[in-house]
Amino acid sequence: MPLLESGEMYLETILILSHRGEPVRSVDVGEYMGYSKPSVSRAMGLLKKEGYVEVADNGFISLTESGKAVAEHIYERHTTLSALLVKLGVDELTAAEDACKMEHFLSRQTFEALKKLL
Amino acid sequence: MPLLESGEMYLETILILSHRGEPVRSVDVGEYMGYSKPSVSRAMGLLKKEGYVEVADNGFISLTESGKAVAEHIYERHTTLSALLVKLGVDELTAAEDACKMEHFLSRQTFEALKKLL
DNA sequence: TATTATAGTTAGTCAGTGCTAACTTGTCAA
DNA sequence: TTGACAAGTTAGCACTGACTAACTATAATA
Repeated sequence: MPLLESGEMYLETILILSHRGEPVRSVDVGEYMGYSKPSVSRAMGLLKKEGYVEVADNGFISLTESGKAVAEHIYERHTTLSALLVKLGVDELTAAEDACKMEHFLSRQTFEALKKLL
Repeated sequence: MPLLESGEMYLETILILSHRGEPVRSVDVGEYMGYSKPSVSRAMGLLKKEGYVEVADNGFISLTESGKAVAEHIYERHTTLSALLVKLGVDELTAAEDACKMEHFLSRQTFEALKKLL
């Protein structure tokens, strides 16, 4: 089953939170994304089942190799697209919001073409 | 109730089909979008209820003023974004596919910034 | 006229993805 | 030890937006 946009967002969030140097828990993911605990709980269950994350007994969440690959791919797209838009004069917040949507579905071709503009 | 992405796509399709100079029917919309008859039927019912389209007794569909405004707005975004991507070296088909997603949610700021690149 | 094809509708299903309510479980302090 | 809070899960709901099956209505044709 292919990973959908929401799954990519969860993985990206876990990656971002892991950069803070502290263990990542479901509750942290929910707080960051503005989602309820049950929503995160179910998402983690699915991502675990599909091999993208591991959840330790103490609740600490870690990305598997494939989860990390997805998260880093999306995150790189996010930062690149966001930086491009800011460079073109879009304000930071709006750039981040638009990048957040685009990062998931843009073809490789389009992404590379936009990246070249930077 | 705000118009969602799917509604915008139906309206844009009706506009595009109307450019062919022949009356637009539900079945034409469905064929163009690759959707089943019931899906289009329901969508037309909703768009009619919300005042975006009118459906004549013979089944011919026309855009109301507000429907036309939405459709033209989205279509302009589509052609602009698509042209930009092609100019950046993306092939026609891929450019159209990516533009088709972006056209619905990009902020005005981002759209104008990209448009300026053309 | 009877049959068939086309267009549209109605009813009901399913998947994705959010939610609340209510429960369990574990930790920690009074 | 008990009571309370925090984290997580389970069960069930809502909405969007697609689908199929089966119906109706109209028009064309044998």
